[in-house]
Amino acid sequence: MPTSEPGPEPDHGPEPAPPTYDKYAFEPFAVTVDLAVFTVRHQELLVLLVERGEDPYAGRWALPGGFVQPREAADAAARRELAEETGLPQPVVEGLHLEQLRTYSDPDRDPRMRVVSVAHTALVPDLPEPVAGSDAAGARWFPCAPHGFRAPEPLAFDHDRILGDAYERICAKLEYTGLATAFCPPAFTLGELQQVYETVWGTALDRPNFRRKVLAAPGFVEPAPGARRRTSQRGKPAVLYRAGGAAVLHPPLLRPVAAPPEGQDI
Amino acid sequence: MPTSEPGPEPDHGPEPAPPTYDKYAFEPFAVTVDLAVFTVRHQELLVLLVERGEDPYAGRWALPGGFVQPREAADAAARRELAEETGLPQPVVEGLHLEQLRTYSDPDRDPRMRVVSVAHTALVPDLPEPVAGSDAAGARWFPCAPHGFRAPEPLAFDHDRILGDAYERICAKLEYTGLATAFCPPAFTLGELQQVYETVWGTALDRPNFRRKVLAAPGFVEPAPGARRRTSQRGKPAVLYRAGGAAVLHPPLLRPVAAPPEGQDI
DNA sequence: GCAAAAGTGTTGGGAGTACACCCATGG
DNA sequence: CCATGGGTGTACTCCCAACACTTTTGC
Repeated sequence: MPTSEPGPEPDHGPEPAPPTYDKYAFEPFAVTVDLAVFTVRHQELLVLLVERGEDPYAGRWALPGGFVQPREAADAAARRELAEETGLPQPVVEGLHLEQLRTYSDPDRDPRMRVVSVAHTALVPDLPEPVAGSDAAGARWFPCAPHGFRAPEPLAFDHDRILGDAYERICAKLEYTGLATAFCPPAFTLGELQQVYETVWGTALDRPNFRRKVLAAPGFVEPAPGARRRTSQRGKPAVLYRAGGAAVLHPPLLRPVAAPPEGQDI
Repeated sequence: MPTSEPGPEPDHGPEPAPPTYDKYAFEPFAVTVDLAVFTVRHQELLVLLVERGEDPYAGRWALPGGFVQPREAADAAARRELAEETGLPQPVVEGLHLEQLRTYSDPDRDPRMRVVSVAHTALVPDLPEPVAGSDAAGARWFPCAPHGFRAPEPLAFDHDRILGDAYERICAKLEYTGLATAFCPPAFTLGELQQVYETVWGTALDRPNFRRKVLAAPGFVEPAPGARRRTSQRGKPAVLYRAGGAAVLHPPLLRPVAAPPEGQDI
């Protein structure tokens, strides 16, 4: 019961805390954001990485990210960093899908000092490759699925783990949210939407059934004004849709079962 | 492209950063953990709150929590705080279900200084009320569901929001994980398990179907050694089970649909 | 015997899958 | 007229919600 915390009690202080606290009395924490930015292009799921020019892990690739500023919330910092590192105009970035993943707080995750990082995932439609040229030495999209992650080396810091968690999360979220529309342009065809699912999950889906399920989920997509559009050179032009307002899908679009579930009996 | 971050680049530094960084050059961040600890007792979902004795929000109730120490990961800090505030012995706490919820980083969430809090949820079986007496002025279980949250005042800081997020999360996680067993003692009956679901969700479930679904999900529960046990005074004693090893349920136990889904068309 | 809780059986409707089939367009 | 992608229809299967029924205990 004697709390081993020294000093200030900024958030919770049931015990008789010292009447004054010194913010600078302790080893400071730094707080950063890291971003796993995904896009889908040419039937591949890509993730944005930047090449480090600085000492720890110099020359290695890493997730983009940076410091949370003194009067900035983590999600605002993530949005700002995303704008800076992709070169996208601010208004575009404001509308993008951005979501907190989780926080990584291992004391030794950065060799220089104590850095707690709030990781986020961002989903963007196929961008006109403006990526490099921000303040990163190098910046590139790397294939991530369905043919496996293909980056030159292990990533800096614990970013391999963060990227793995992020990929797992978006795979799962495609099932029960309308997230997939974030990979598509403002108006898209159901064929394009299906390609997003097939690319991220790495599985083929039955087109008629996919179509029915998407249209059966209220608020997932709604008809978009404008003429039909052709996806490839051939074939019938498809009707355009835009993202609906629903956050969660009822009923969900479940992934086809590939391997038998991991029951540990036999 | 000119990064507006001043100074050190501990995690990501593509630009020509200063060759040395001063950890103390900036307004320091504090990192805390907050805990939403739930239990089920007498057909009620309860949440553990502590009464603040200190100045900001003095006298108000708050989620337990505290500082992350300089060489401690966030989940370790959460486990330590949980042990301290509940008075549970360390070995018991080590086995408890604890999970990161999300991180709250609004710059003004604490009036004194910049505090970033990594919130966690913890699920415990019905404890022998050892709660108060740790380092909290007051500590109590408050009803949270199914009859609504009934605490004396609004909670301190942004803890109302954290608690709401935590409740939503555990409701959802009961569907597709074996989480509900964390509310039960080591050996439990299927009737007790069903009561957990009914209490958290606030809905009645069909007993025969519940039983079948639980037993059909591989690794959810497995027979426990020991004699049958009586849940109440009357009725047939029930077979005992213990938690299986499965993390996710195949197939999931879906909540019965109460309200029509939130489609925004008509 | 009766009430209460555990456990088993049965059945009808609905959802999802796997197809076959037609439509529109470019070459 | 054929290849290609969009869109519709249909039948079969399996799951599952609903409810009846049996079993085991305390009083």
